[in-house]
Amino acid sequence: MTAPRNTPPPPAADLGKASAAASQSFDLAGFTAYRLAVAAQSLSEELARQYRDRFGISIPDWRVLVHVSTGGDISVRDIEARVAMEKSKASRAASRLVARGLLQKHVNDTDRRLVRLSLTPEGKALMDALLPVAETYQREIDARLGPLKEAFEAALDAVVAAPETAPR
Amino acid sequence: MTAPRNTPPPPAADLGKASAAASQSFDLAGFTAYRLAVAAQSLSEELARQYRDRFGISIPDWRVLVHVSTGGDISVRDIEARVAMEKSKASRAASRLVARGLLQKHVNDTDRRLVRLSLTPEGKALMDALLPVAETYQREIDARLGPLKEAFEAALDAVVAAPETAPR
DNA sequence: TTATAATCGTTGCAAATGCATCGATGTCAA
DNA sequence: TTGACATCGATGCATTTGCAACGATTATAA
Repeated sequence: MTAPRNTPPPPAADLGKASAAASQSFDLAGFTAYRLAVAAQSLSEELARQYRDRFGISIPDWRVLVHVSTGGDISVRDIEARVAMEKSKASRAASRLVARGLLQKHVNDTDRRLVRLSLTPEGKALMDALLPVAETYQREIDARLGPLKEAFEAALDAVVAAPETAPR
Repeated sequence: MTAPRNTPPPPAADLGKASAAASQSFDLAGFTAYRLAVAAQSLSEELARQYRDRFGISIPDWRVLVHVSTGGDISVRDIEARVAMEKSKASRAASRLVARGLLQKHVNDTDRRLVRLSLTPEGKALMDALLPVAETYQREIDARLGPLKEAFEAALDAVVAAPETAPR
């Protein structure tokens, strides 16, 4: 694996000229959505590997846990709203965590359609083990970013901001 | 276990002494991996929706198409190497595109393990329709970023660059 | 009130995904 | 040349995902 054979020289003797017009000019490396997706996957996988190997939880599990641990009583809908996370995904993650004894579900008495998610003592203990890992990882990222961090955060905000959010 | 009717409130009448220790202090909004993932998903979905609704292709399809259209003869392995894309994912995307008549597969005569992917005329025509959409979208992103773009690109490079991730 | 619509969380289902593995092919050392 | 090992692309399989329902509950209007 040490010698990943590089891209073979493009002979393209026969089918080269076929290339059309626009099909040539696009550079994926300069495509921000693509670069962002690759970077996000890279970072998420680094952390997910640790969470999975050491604690047996997935990224959706982790997101639900963090939301619940920081937000107190939270509904599935709250998670859906705050994260870019499908409600069925959030629902299933919550159910998994309940099955593992890390989370509890209660009915919201004010609105009985809602659930109230909260950590069990086991869930709290897991978070106490998990959070230092996340914090260490965040420091690692900060080190990689260095002085670029501030601009990076601002750029993330800018890029997500809806385009035609009606400038009103 | 089809009946998820679980009303599992064990004893534990109520949460009792709720608040724990570290479980409180973590702020997901300041977690770069998370913010990056949300931003990436947001951007990808914006574009994916257009590609899906207007052309019926998915993000993996799109990535394969772009690689093939810009790189000439490309193997599945090339795609896997250049993108953060599982080889089975790339393989299946390529097969889908072949089935739709957008791509062709040939055997590489130099190394018969490799395939050579190339666009069919229909594939080229599709790319000619697709690329302007991508380019317009990129300009939209550039507009959102404004002067932050340069730092953003640098930050993406910095954040992905593995520090000294012991190649295992 | 009663009827209608909206919202919440769950789930059925098909498609997509990741992983391990396979057969075919290629490489390299002895 | 031979035999052991590596690599490529495809695929079987179990899990995950997204979407569209659904039942239960609440909100709104007549």
